[in-house]
Amino acid sequence: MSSRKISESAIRRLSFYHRILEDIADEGSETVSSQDLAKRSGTTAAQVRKDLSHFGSFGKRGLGYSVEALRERVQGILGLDRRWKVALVGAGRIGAALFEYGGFVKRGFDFVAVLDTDPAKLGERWGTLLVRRTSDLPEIVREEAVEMVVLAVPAEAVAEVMELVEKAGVRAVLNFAPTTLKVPEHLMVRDVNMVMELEALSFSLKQAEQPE
Amino acid sequence: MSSRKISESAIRRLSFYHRILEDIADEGSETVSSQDLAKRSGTTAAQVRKDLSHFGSFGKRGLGYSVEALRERVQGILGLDRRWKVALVGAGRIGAALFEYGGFVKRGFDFVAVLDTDPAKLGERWGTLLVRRTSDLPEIVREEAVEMVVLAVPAEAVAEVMELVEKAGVRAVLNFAPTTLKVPEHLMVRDVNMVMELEALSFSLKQAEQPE
DNA sequence: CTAGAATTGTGAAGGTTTTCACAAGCCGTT
DNA sequence: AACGGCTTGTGAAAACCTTCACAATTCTAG
Repeated sequence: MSSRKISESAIRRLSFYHRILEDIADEGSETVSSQDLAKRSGTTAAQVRKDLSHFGSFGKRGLGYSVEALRERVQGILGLDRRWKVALVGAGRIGAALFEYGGFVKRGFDFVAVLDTDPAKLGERWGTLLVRRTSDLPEIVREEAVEMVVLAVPAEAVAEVMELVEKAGVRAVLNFAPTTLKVPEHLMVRDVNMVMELEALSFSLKQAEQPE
Repeated sequence: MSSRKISESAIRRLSFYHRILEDIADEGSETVSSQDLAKRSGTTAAQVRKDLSHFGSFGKRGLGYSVEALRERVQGILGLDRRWKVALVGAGRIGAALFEYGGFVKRGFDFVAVLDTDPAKLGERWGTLLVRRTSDLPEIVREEAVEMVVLAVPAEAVAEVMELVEKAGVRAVLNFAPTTLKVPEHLMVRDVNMVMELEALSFSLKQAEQPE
């Protein structure tokens, strides 16, 4: 068992294990070995055991792990044993796709507000929510106990929204804008940059073509 | 200058530098130092220089880098000095959002086909394209010289599409489905997993709450 | 032409993450 | 109760990545 120093990649893998454990549970297995988990997640058995060992000792030697017990443990580690309240800022195409994509709700993330600056969009009904003014973010965060913000606005609007986010005291942001901005210390920002992923593929294809 | 062993994170940073260099060019500067690039990309000057040094020696001591020359070099390194032909598989919400999002086209990625399995969608007009059958992927890849596939289908459809991708001989896939599958050696797959990002935020928030 | 300020490119040091390898533990069988 | 097969948890080693630190180079000013 160890202290606070879990790497980025380890968290990613834990999230992956969590998903796999759900699949395995659905398939009806009661136990799983680090080997099995490794095969399904494309890593090694030693890696799986090391990742888990940072949080405790959940397996039985000779036997493996109880699928259900491990799933619960990992869920707890990731903070997914509760629901999170999320505000969506940006009611454009990407915002709409995210909102209607069921995946977030299924994993415990509920949209409790949708915000935009476009006056034409204000008051639009999205599911049970009405689109509200981005500038009202601080109040909305207070009223709805918002804990995370999903940012789906154009790059040029990001700076402005980030100020509101800070004023509102939100600590976690998932940013979909391809922006360059650097953020305050205490704010946790993660960027989803789809273009960057394509660029990485481009790089790899190019490398493969010209092996020299 | 060095051989083939560029890390994931280095590629990410190169992509970031590329974007920043465009910004700097727009601002009219002629030269830039590793220090400047570092500040804007949230890394260190030494890191910037080390990243670039894997591909050659592009700067002038005492002076820095020529913005335009460096931008072109990085563009070339990333394989972005050309356009790429991309097929979109999955004409649902996420597919639509990706298709209409201008960011890809702006960076050199052109959608040359849209595919879906839903008969109701076949023949729909998307921009200048008609939605075609997913099962025709191999022909379409040949006809349109497709080089990358963007996968925006439900998790349960992924395996099937991946088989077609392999049959078609496409080597690069950007996958938006939250799926577990591991892929053949020669196929380059990158996953964009938005839920995983939220889960990482959840983990960090939880850690922050219970510092012990 | 020299001195000084700036900045690169890069070996070496330092740090972090992954892999290895094995003792310790569990279970079923005889 | 002892054996053999299997699997965990974990130090130690290896691999990988980042930071440091400095010689080498360029430019400007005097």
